[in-house]
Amino acid sequence: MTPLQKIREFYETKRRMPSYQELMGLLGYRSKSAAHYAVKKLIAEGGIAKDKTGKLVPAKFDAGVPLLGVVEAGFPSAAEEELLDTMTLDEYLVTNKQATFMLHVKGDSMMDAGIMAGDLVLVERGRTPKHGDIVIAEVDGEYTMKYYRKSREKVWLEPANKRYKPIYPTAELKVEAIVTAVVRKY
Amino acid sequence: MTPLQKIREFYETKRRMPSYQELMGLLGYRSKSAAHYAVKKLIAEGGIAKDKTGKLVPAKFDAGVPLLGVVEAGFPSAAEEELLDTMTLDEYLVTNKQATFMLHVKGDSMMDAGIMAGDLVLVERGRTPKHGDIVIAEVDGEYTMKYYRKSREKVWLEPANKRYKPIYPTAELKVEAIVTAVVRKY
DNA sequence: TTGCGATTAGAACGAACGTTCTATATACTT
DNA sequence: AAGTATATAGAACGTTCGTTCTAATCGCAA
Repeated sequence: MTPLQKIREFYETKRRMPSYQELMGLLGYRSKSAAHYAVKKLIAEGGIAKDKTGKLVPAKFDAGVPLLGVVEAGFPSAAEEELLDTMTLDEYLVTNKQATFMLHVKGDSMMDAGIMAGDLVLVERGRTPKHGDIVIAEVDGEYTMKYYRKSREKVWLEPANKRYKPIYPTAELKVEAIVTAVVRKY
Repeated sequence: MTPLQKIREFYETKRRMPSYQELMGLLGYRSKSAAHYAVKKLIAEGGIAKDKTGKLVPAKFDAGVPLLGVVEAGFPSAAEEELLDTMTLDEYLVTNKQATFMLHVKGDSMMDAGIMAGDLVLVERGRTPKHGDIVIAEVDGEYTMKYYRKSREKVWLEPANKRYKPIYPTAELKVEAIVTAVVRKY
């Protein structure tokens, strides 16, 4: 394991950067200054950075996943890759942390919208649905995921699958949450 | 903004916990000890924790997104929520950080597989594809995303859309990456 | 071997740290 | 209004921090 990897592991498990004293043990030195010089190198290489207060701070580390471009364009060369964006999926997908939850999808009623059984959906509670949103709603005591439709005089739910019929709620329609993202892992 | 939120923000932007001196400014005190007592409370409430070395460490903070259950089951009560899993999307979706990248999807050739234009796909390079994998491949100088098919004597690519035809590569088939996940944001 | 640059050990320094103490101010109850 | 608990200010403490210095050690080329 390289020094940088050790430090990264330290940061990710302990959620803070090691002191030079700890680095001394971590990197296998018997003097703080040795660790100090080793870190100096890593900073020069860009693997670690420093605050303006002088405190160590992780640099690239957990910097999410590099975003390359469009499928059809193919893979850029190694040199180009550096220029492109990188993002953490959490930041990208979750806007309102407090109100966001995940649900497993069952059934194929939203298949034509690209939401299959087994997918995970991120949902946000406490928002008022707009026409066209995909929502989690309670109709007559049961929960379903459907398109939310609204015209001048009524509100109904529409599946994204021709084999199912729209639902016109008899009593009230309780929208529990709005689907904000879909995630599928292979 | 509550004190805890301020500290959280500090940690997430600066990637380290503030010192008591910094907390003093952050929370609007004029003495370190006031900040000290304030933090003591937060620790008792569980919002912050301490190392065994005495250093401050974030506690619950970035604890991903709570996973609730299945769509049809609806929303559990507040009490139940605590019992269920919570996960960061990055950890869940990315297995091999080094080799994983993201691509924007263009076109509708994988529509029936639930991958639509505009989606993001996570791809992993350097893995050998299996029959049935969704891959990014270079065929005759162009990049496409298709199902990877393999029989005893040949290898070909198959779209997930009846309007397109399978591709039987004339020369060699270069698989650049395997699609490991799909992500869609509304 | 000799010489030279890079690396490490170990000690030393002031600065910043976390903690604790006392004194003052504030809020709330009786 | 008086009394009591709580919260804050400010100073002080020993400890640890990051940094720097010198000396010893290593690796390698001449």
